[in-house]
Amino acid sequence: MVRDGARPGEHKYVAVRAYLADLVTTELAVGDAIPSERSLTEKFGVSRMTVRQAIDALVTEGVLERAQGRGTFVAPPRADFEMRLTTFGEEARRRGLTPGATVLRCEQLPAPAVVAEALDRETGTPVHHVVRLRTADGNPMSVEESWIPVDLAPDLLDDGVPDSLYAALRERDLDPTWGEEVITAADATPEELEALQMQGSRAVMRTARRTFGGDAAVMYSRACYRGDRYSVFVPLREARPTLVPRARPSDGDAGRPVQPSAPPGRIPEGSPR
Amino acid sequence: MVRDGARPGEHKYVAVRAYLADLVTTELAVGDAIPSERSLTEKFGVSRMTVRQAIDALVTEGVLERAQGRGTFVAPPRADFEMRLTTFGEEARRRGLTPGATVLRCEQLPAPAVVAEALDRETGTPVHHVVRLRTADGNPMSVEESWIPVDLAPDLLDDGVPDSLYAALRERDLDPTWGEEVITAADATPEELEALQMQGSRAVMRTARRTFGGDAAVMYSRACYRGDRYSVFVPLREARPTLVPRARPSDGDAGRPVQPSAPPGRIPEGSPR
DNA sequence: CAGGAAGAGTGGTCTAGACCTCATGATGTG
DNA sequence: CACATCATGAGGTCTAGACCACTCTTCCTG
Repeated sequence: MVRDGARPGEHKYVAVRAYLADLVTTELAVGDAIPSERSLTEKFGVSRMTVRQAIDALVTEGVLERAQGRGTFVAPPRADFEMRLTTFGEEARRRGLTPGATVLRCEQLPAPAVVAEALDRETGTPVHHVVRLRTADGNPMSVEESWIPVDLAPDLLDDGVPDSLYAALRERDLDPTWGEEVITAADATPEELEALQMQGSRAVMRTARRTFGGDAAVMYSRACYRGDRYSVFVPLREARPTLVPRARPSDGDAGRPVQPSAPPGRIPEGSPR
Repeated sequence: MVRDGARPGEHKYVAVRAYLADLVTTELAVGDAIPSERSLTEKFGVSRMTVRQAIDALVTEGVLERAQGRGTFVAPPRADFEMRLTTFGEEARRRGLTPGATVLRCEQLPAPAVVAEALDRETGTPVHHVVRLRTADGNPMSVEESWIPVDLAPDLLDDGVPDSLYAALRERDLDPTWGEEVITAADATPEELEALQMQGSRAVMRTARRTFGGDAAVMYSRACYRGDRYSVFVPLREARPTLVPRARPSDGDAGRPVQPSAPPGRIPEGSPR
């Protein structure tokens, strides 16, 4: 149970937020009303603005919905309106499958131009290189190739290839925080057909992903999935016009790191604006 | 130019927000600081909480960034952390290509089971059915098939197939607000190979999309893109744990429409949590 | 019994301050 | 000259109210 008062040093709205979050996960169901703002005001001995700040945060997260004149309610779980930086293993487990991996290659080499560019490094920078066959319940699902700059995690592969590269990065304070992925469809190469034990169909889905921790690219990876066994679900938000800042006055840089360019390869055609 | 005062009936924070939005698009560049909160307080003759409400909105939208002790700045354009509900035409134009469409079929028929399920209707419900070949700068890019319940827009195709089905829906107050899409890779059928004038490669990317306006499904569509000319860019957010409301106490419904189920077809493997 | 009015309760907006932490640059001081 | 200190000003949190708009229920009236 969450204590009603704020711990010393903890902001009051954080305490209210925590209380509401706990309420939502343990007591309330979708559609239920939370206590009114004024009653929370009394319960916590804070002003209404503070209560609203806590509720605002949860509304922004999509956990709660306000309805003027009626109250504030637990929002229905939205299909999750964002793609997430998940790994093959996490995805498989989430679907009740047992993930597996067979290491096909594991080496350290100078980064090829394409890889170096994706990692924002110089060509030839030493990188770890791992190629794995990924399976779900023992069935081959994809061939996955990853590159990670050696200087970020020199001992990454000292104890063999870790089950999860993301987890290994997190242990080294290189938490993956965001990424970008390009998806294409293509014919499998003979090697891929062989590795994935594909019969009949030849189409595969290829992905190229850049993973970032903070402002730096920490990993570049490509995967090749069986077209007949893999699909991607993408929730789509309304295409609202976005506010675009004025162009740079003359030239000069922006004074901060600039948006990384699109991943190498063909110009993306689908999606964002 | 935006007036400094609020128009009668307009909320004050809306006026401040509009002023800042205008400032960002016409005067400031990425990294520039906006006026301090206290100076905006004087400029608009409002309290600081009101100014903060306006700034909060823009921060939530990703337009501005706060930095305690330093100021509030124009945020770098985020790679756009969401896929958007865009159409082939909008996407093509955004990339400087000229979109085109050839209508291959246009008819009204009873909804097949799969289509009906995707639209949350009974099998056999009358639907408009349109099949179009989509081109960019004259080059065939995809074959697109759409189904729309007739009762939502009886006169949709009376004047021929509109250039944009989404625009036609908007005109009828059926604004598409969100959607969900499943992407797969597959071998093209002989008909598709022919229509798309594909040579050499046979792989295509298939998409199945449900488009929703409000709570109702307004359109189901499938597309088949040339694998060698089309790719999808997907920005990925960190996989944070999400707040999950308590399960329904006993049974009964949630008192509001429930999250629509996943689109028909194979179980999605990639993406959201 | 039907319809409308009133009241209570909810979130929405807003004020005019307060004190806090943090970043930065100017000012001294060793 | 290098470093510590301090003043300034930025955003962060918080108060104790106020009035408005909206929804719903209850109760009164025709």
